[in-house]
Formats: sequence, C-alpha cells, structure tokens
Amino acid sequence: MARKDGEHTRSKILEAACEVFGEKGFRGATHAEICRRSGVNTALINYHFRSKEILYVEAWSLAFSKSLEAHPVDGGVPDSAPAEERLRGRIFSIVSRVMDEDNKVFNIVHREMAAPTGLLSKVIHETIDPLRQDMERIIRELLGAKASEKDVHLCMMSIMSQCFHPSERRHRHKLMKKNPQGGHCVKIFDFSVQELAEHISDFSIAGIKATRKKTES
Amino acid sequence: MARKDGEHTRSKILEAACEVFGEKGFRGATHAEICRRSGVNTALINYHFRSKEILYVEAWSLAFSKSLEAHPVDGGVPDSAPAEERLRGRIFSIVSRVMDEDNKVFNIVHREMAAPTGLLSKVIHETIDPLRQDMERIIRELLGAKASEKDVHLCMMSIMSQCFHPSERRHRHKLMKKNPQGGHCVKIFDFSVQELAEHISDFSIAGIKATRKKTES
Amino acid sequence: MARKDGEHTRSKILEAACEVFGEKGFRGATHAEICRRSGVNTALINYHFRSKEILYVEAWSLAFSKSLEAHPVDGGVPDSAPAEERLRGRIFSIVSRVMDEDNKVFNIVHREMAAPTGLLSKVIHETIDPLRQDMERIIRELLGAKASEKDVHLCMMSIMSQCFHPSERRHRHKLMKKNPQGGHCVKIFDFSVQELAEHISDFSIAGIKATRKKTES
Amino acid sequence: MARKDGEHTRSKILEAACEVFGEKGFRGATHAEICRRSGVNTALINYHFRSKEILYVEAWSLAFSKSLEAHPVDGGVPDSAPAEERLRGRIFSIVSRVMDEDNKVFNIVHREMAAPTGLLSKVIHETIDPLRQDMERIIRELLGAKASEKDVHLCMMSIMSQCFHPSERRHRHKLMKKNPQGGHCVKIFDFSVQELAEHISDFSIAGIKATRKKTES
DNA sequence: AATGAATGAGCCTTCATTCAT
DNA sequence: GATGAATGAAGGCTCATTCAT
Repeated sequence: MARKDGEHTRSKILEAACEVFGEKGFRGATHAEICRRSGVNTALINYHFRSKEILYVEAWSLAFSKSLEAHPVDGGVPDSAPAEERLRGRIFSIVSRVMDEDNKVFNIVHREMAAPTGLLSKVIHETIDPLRQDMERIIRELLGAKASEKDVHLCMMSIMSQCFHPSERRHRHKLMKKNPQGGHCVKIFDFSVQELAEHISDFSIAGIKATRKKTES
Repeated sequence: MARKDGEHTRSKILEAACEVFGEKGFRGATHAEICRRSGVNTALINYHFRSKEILYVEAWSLAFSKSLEAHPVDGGVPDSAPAEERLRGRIFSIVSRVMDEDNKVFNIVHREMAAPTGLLSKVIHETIDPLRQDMERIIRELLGAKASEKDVHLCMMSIMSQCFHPSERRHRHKLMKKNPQGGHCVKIFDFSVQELAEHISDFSIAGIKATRKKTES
Repeated sequence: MARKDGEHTRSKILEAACEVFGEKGFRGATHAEICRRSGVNTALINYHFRSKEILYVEAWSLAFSKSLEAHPVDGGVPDSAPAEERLRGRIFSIVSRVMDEDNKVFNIVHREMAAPTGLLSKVIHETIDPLRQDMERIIRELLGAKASEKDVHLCMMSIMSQCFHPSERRHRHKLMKKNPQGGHCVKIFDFSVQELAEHISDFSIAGIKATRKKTES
Repeated sequence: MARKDGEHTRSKILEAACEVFGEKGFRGATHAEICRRSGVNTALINYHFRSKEILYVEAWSLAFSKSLEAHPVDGGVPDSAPAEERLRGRIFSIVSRVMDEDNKVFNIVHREMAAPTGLLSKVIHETIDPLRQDMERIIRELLGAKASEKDVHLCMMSIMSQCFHPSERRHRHKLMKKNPQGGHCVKIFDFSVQELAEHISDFSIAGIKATRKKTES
C-alpha cells in the first residue's frame, strides 16, 4: 500500500510543491527540492505532472480550493442579510484566508502578481472572477444607483488591496524572524484576524458611504 | 576601447540593472542580459559590484531616489497646510511614483515583497521608515488624541495598501497585453493618477474619520 | 481489459515499431511513442521483446519480409529468361521495394548503414546474402568467364548503389516538404519506378558490357 | 598561451566534434564525450557555439572544407581537357574524398541523409550545389544536345550514387572489425581509390554513351 | 579598468528499464 | 499477460562567478 500508490505519491508531490513554490516562487523552486521534501524520485514529477509548469498550476489550484473550503466565501453571513453585513462577511472570509498561517496559496498568488509567469492567470481568473463579481454586486448595492462602474471599481480596489496586504506583511515578518539583520525591525503589530477584518470593514464602509454621498450630490 | 571611465561603466550597468530587475525580478535577471543591455563585459558586474545581490540593492536605491526626485514626498503641499491637505499631498505623491510608467522601482519593490530575497529589507527600511513616520504623524493628527497606536497602524495599512495596489495592477495589465490568452480579460479601467489619488484620499479620509469617531465614543 | 492475446499485442507493437523506427531511427524512437501508437502499456515492450534492440531487429525482419512478399525478387522474370532480362527483373524488384512509399524498411536499412548500431548486420546478411549471391551469379554470367571476382564485385556495387540511392532521395524529399527553409531547393524529378528501373538497367548493362570488353582485350 | 586561448579551444572542440558526430551521429554524440575528448569544460561547448546544433553545422563545414582542400574538385584535370577526362577527374576527386580514412565528413553526410536532422540541409546545398552544377554541365556535354534534363539527372544520379556508396561500405567495414559477431562476414574487397575511380568512370561513361545513343535514335 | 575565456554546480527533462500487483 | 508506478542515469543547457591577461 505504501509503494506504488500513484495517487498518494501525486498528492505528496503536490503538498511539497505548494510549500516550496510558496517559499521560493516558481523559478526558485526546484524539482530536486520538491522531490526531496516529498521523498520521491526526481523523475516522478514529470511522470505525474508533465512539467514544472503544470505542477505549478495544479499546486495552486489545490491550495486555493482547500483554502476556500476552510474559509467559505460568505464568512458565515447568509445571502438574506443586508448588504453591509454581507460585505463584512466577505471581508472576514478573505482576511481569514490571507492570514491563515498554514496557507501557502497566497504566497503563490502574490508572487504571481509581482513576478507573473502568466501560468496562473488563466486559473486565477477562472476561480476568482466569480468571487469578484459577487463582491462587485454587493458594493454596487451599497453605492446606490447613481454610482458609475468606475466608482464600483475604485471601491473594489480599495477594499481588496486592504484585504490582501496582510499577506505581504506576513511574508516580510517571517523573513525577518529568519533574517534579523540590523535593527531596522519595525514594531509589527500582530493583529488578529477579527481585529483586522473589523477595521477593514469599518474603514471601507465609511469610504463607500462617502463615495456614495459624492455621487448623489 | 580598453580603458574607460569606471564611473561611467558603473552607472550604465546600474541603469540596465534597474530595467532588467524590474522586468524579470532578481532571479529572472541574468548577468548576461544586464551586460548585454549596457554593452559591457560580463565580468564587470562582479568587478564593480561584488555580486548580483549587491548590484540589486544599489540598483533599487538608485531607482528609488530618482523616483523621489521626480515626485517629491509632500506632493507640493506645504507643511503649514492642514493635516487633511498634507495627507492628500502624500497620497498623490505615492500614487504618482507607483504609477509612473518609466519607473521600474515599484516593480522591484513589489517583487521583493512577494518573493523576498531579504536583500532589500535593510535599504527599504532605511529609506522608507522616515517617510512612514511622517505619514504616521499626519494620521495620528487626524485620528485625534484618543486613538491608540494600533489604530494608527491599521489606518496606515489601509492607506498604504491602496496606494501600492496599482503597481500590481499595472503589472498584470502589461502582461495581459503581451499574453492575451483566452477571454479571461477583465475590463481594466485606466484610471488617471489624479482620479486615483483623489479616490484614495476621499475614501481614506472617510475611513479615518469613522475610526476617530469610534475611538471617541 | 486485462487479459489479452499476447500474440496480438506483440504484432501491434511490431507494427508501430516499424513505423517509428522508420521515421525516427533507432535512437530517435522511444518506447513511449511506440507504445502510444500501438496503444499498449509501456512495460510490454520489454516484456515481449527483451530490449529495444531486439525489438529493432524483429521489426526490421518483419518489414523486410513483407517487402519481399509485395515485390518478389525476380521482378516477374522467369529463371529461364536470358541473363540480361533477369537482371532487369531484379533491378526492377529492388527499385520497387526501395521506392514503395508504404515501406519503412529501407528507411531503417539506410539509417543502419549510416548510423550503424550493428544490431542489424547479422539479420541483414542472413536475409540479403542469398539475394546478393543470386545477383552476383547473373552479373558473372553477363561479364563472361574472363572477368575476375573483383570485376564482379565492382559491377555489383555499381548496380546496387544506383538501386538504393533513391531511398535517400525520397527521404530528403519528404524532409524538404516539411522544412522548406530558404530557396536551396533543388528541382526534384519525381521519376516513376519504371523509368528509374529502366534507366538503371540500361545504364548498367552498358557498363557491364564495357567492363566485359576490357577484360577480354 | 596554453590556457585562455579561445581560438585554440574552439578548434579543439570542433575537431573532437567531427570525430564524435562522425562516429555516433548527431543524437548519439554528447556534450560530455566531445568535451572529454577535447579536454575542455562541458560548458564551453555552449560558450563557443551556442548549441549542439550549431556546433554540428560548424563541424561539418570545417570538415568539408578540409576535405575539399585535400582533394581538389577537378582531380587535377584542367578545364581545357575534353569532357570525358574532366568527368574522370571529378569522379576521382569525389572517390578520394569519400574514401579518405581521416575524413569524418562523409560519415556525417551520410548520417544526415539517412537520419536527417535538417540542420545540414542548408549548408550542404550551399556548398554542394555549385559542385553538382559543374558536374551536370559535364554530363550534359557528354550526353549531347538531344538529351533531356531528365536524362541528365538520371545519369547524375547513377554516377553520384556509385561515388558515395563506398562511404557506407567503409563504415560497415569498420564496424565489423570492432564487432565481428558471427561469421556473416562477407569477403570485402579493399579496392584502392584508383581502381574504384577507374571502374566507376569506365562503367559510367559506357552508361552515358548508351543513354546518348538512345536519345539520338 | 576591462576583457574573453573558463568553471562547476545545478536545472528541467527524457528514457529504457524494472517492480509490485 | 498486462499495468501503472517507480527508478536512476544521463542529457543539453544556463548561470554567477573567477582567472589570466
């Protein structure tokens, strides 16, 4: 049962790949390391997946769907709740995902944004676009009928950027613990997920209301 | 052909390095390409700088200071202006830097955030911490005496994340023009710097005011 | 799905092997491709044949015997016919085989000549030597009693080389259709088998007669 | 002078490449072996040439031009001589080149014909086409005005195939000395260059005359 | 200061073959 | 007889760096 179980091997590779890609990025990750960590032969990565690039995409997809499972998109708020509550739920959900220490997805995603291989763009859009549209719908509701598409997009951007930012933050933080060179170490507040989500929600809802008022004047 | 002005060579390398690091990231950039673009010998990169890593740091520093020159931090708003105006000035300044098409710094910075080599953290802090403290002072002023340090940091984060986000956006946008695979191409609004800065300012000032109200209640 | 007729599998592999070896040569052909084309499992090639090399030999043998069946050696000329006619028959037979578009054998054979694995030499001699001796007998008859063994061999060589040459030609031709780089494309006459066989026969019979005259003078 | 002399290294690599490509073919030859034989670092092959393929082309070109130097195309017969003599000269020249034991070119050429990489086709045509045209002119002269282009090509083919054939022969011969498996070893006549060239010339001139007679009848 | 050559470690991938079932 | 998984040895190539001049 141990040896020769392809499915098992496949998932061991995927797991290790998530880790390594998360830590080192696409380029920085090597077959050698991924295989070392998963304890399999170097050739197996090309046997089970056909190339490093496909492995990359599959690893991301897996990690992302796990992340969605762990933190459902609505943040526990039912669809029947008022828009403001639904927005809070969604923000909480994203922040939870982004700050989940076990979750390597967002490392990959952020890397992909900053050092785009282009490999993920397709999958990311496929998986994220629906979520994004949902979010837009809520924001449009909050902004009222007079708001333009541009307003919606600007507010989207304001909210999403706040939600994703902690990922980078976390990253830098980890690195700093490993690499405490010099004293240039800013005091880092280790906000809890709740605190953060609440702040972003409050801050953004105020922002949205202000935007709405402007469009209506 | 042989004897040349060392300083001149150095700066040609630096210039090319900014470009290449900006386009390909630290790992993706190669000595070969940097030297090709600057028209110098491969060995010179290790002669003038002692390693790729040092070159990386110096390239970033150069690009950043150029960027500061082009877009002064106060955004043209005098220190004597009210806090809200000064905040608008600063936001405008950052957004200008981030969206400056000629400016490769922020590519590097974002890459560094997402795929941290650790090499930049020292310089980034040295150059950015003063700016950050300035910004914090303004925000503290706007938040009023009752706000905690944590509140200040949360608002900082909200503002900065919005300011930096367009960089990634721009990146993804460029990539998409090169690589328009499939139809997963979101409508991308090409906001002007002014629009963007104004939105972020309005949105954030509303957010700050809401935060202030909460602390005072 | 599991249990099948071993013999059937064997021959499916052989068939595919002929194709692939013919197209790519011994080195260029891979287990993977052969098995893909024949729709069998990768391990079966080493199960039925003990190695790639043995498969190679068997594939060639099969293809060669098929080719002999399709184009009998005497070219339809009875043994009772005069030597000159019998020579024409044999030339026609060889040219037919060599130019048979469906026939991959000669690709293999030529490859073997040019990039000898040594694997075929044994089989080739076993199958070809009798044919060769037949041919020599005819030539000896045409050259007359005074001709030396060396004369016979030289004439053999002259004839055989002409007969085999079109194979290379065909090869190059195919390649050129795929890969029409630049204008270095020689006008290629697409001779018919008949034309070619007749030319070679006429040309060679004249040559043989000249050789005979020389030996008799 | 010994180390760091790029030109020297380059030619050592080229020399070894000729050997190895000649012996093993393009695919069979490895960077490792070529570098081992020339005593240089493995990376140098990609430093001096940019790929295995380019090395292949350059190796062939070098070997071919050396071969032309050693055996001038006219075979020592002046242009003013009668066509028949000039043909003899050219045949002698080709046979000399083909049978030159030191010469690895024809191994490569024959491999290329049988297992075409397509890499050589361009160079081969550039270097060989002029020679071929020269030869055609002579043959056309010998065939007389009534001969068609097709006749010229057929005779060309008859002659060239005879000239090149010994190369394969030699190949097989060498192999057999290494690999004397079984007794399937045909008596191989080791014809001298002179003998061979004379035979091919006599044989072919008779063939040409016969062809001419046919066209004139 | 500058250069071209050289180096060695490492990377991704391929492939014939073998194992366990 | 058949299968999918596994293996390990290579293979071509890249790259940051160093040497000798």
